[in-house]
Amino acid sequence: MAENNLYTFENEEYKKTYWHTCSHIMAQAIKRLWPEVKLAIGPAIDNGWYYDILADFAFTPEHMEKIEAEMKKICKEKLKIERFELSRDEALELMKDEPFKVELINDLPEGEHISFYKQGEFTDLCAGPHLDSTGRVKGNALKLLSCNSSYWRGDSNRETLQRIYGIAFPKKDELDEYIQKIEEAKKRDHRRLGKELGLYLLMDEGPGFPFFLPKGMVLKNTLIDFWRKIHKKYGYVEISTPIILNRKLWERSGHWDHYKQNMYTTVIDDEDYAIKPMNCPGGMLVYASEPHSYRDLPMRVGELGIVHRHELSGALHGLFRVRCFTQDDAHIFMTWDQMKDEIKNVVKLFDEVYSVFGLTYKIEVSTMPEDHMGDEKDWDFATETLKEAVTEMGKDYEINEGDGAFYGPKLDFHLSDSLGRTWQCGTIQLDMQLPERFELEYTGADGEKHRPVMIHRVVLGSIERFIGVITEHFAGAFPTWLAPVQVSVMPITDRVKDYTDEIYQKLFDAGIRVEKDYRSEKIGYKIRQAQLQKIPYMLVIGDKEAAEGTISVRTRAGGDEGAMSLDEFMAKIKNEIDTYAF
RNA sequence: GCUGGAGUGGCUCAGUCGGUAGAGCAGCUGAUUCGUAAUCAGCAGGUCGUCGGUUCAAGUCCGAUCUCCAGCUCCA
Repeated sequence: MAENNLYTFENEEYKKTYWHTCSHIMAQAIKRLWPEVKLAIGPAIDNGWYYDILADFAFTPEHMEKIEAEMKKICKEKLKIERFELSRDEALELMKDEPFKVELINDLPEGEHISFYKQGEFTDLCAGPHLDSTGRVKGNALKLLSCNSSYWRGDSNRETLQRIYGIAFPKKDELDEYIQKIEEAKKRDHRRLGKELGLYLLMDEGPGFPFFLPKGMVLKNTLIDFWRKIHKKYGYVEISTPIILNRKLWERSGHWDHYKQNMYTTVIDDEDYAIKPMNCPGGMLVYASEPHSYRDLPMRVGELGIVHRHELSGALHGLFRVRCFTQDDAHIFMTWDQMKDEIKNVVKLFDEVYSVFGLTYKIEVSTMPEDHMGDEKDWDFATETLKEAVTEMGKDYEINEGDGAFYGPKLDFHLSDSLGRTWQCGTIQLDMQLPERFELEYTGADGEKHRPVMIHRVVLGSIERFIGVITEHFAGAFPTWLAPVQVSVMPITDRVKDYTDEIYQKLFDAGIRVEKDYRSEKIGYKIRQAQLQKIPYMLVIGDKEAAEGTISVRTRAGGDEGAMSLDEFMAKIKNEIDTYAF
């Protein structure tokens, strides 16, 4: 790496240092304006920085403007930034008016260096590093983005703080470009596109319970078709289990103890029932309903199960976070020996599915949580097996310490939304508990009964969330095989109505999702409507086409592609659609 | 659930200091038959999220509540 690259944002470390310095400048500005507020922490993050602040007033856009102006002043003052270290007692004395800093200092392990950074009249407890002067930050290329809330130390029982987010670049152009990009991304928001394209709805009458409109339903069903085909290919069978099941079952599965606060319950004939938040207990009952041989394993049982979970109202978010969704679930029963190969088989299926959509993902390995069941040795073995399977497939992963399910460790597959927020879609969870609780068995080659181990896994995660993700990913312009309407035929004049009818009928009979636009409007208007609906193909039909027995093809991306015969067009579009029909 | 912000015709939004609602698009009707991103005219559509309060008078002020948005927490 060339040396002159050290001080550009291409250098990740420099970028973080720059933003971290910005967070101190922001804190300094805030302290100048309102000396009474208390500072918590202010790190650099993936896109900028934030600072958490305790104040007895709410920061408004006007406050933010003032802070920004003061920050620009501090940049111009070119204050020298200096590091120094203190003993614990000295540090506590220096920070005695900042309760959060005092708590942080007290929590530092014995013997740790307690370092501070000083710029002008402002000093902050900080491990660093920082730039050497506030003059290094370009004042006119920084912006405060938003002010929200957070909890001190992420703990909902502690103080609620205000978190101010900011972003900065070495050049003003780059800041403008960044803000432009955020605006563009907002146009891809699936909540907006879902409404514009007539796909799905959320209404006050059912917060978190999505409605699917006819076009959204085509999308959903097409996705499910695809799902069924690929699972058949990978050796899965499909079942369906009830949505409401007796409380005793949930007690047996452990959900009643571990998950009750999220479950919807009801009473039927004086007995407690719960609406399923997960499909597994039903799957266990199916497995246990007949004897199994080792020859049948691994046994891969899929279920498109509708689950209900009472999520916190503030967590709801379009189709990404709902209270009712369809899990593309499957339970795989296997021997311990088969575990690693089976995990690989699942990852392979995931790869094939995600690549069809051109989606990339990030894998996380979630390890044993505090609230868990089972033997730690089994946890270790299962966790290692997950890691090995991923590594052997040549993939990277991050560790998410203590975030596993109560019954076993898991691999989580995170996909990104239009604003770069990531959403967990796929997950592969090992479970050593349920087979035990439901006393599942298979007969081994030795004629003895053995306990199988199992995997819970979803690829799409929730069909609803996945539809949200791909809506944003494709910005509503779904590939032809998925598009709710694939072709719109539009006559230029009423004279060619009969010919257009003929074209429409042939496409319809061939199973193409075709729509006709016979409104008394100019062709430009019809095209505009079809473009806004992101219909892949528009067939323009006028006197010329009717006379020559052709059609004029227009694509949403490429514009006018000229005239061709209907047969030629059908061959082309069918080929495009059949790519995913194996 | 917590903190802050917002709810006005199907959609996007305007509505000043409190004086009982306005536009564009969509819809409907009519005219127009016009070759690759918006033809013209007319009509219709809202007890301003809901409930309560202050006031001679509330979309506008106050309170409660519901929903949404951003974030935190939690999660597929």
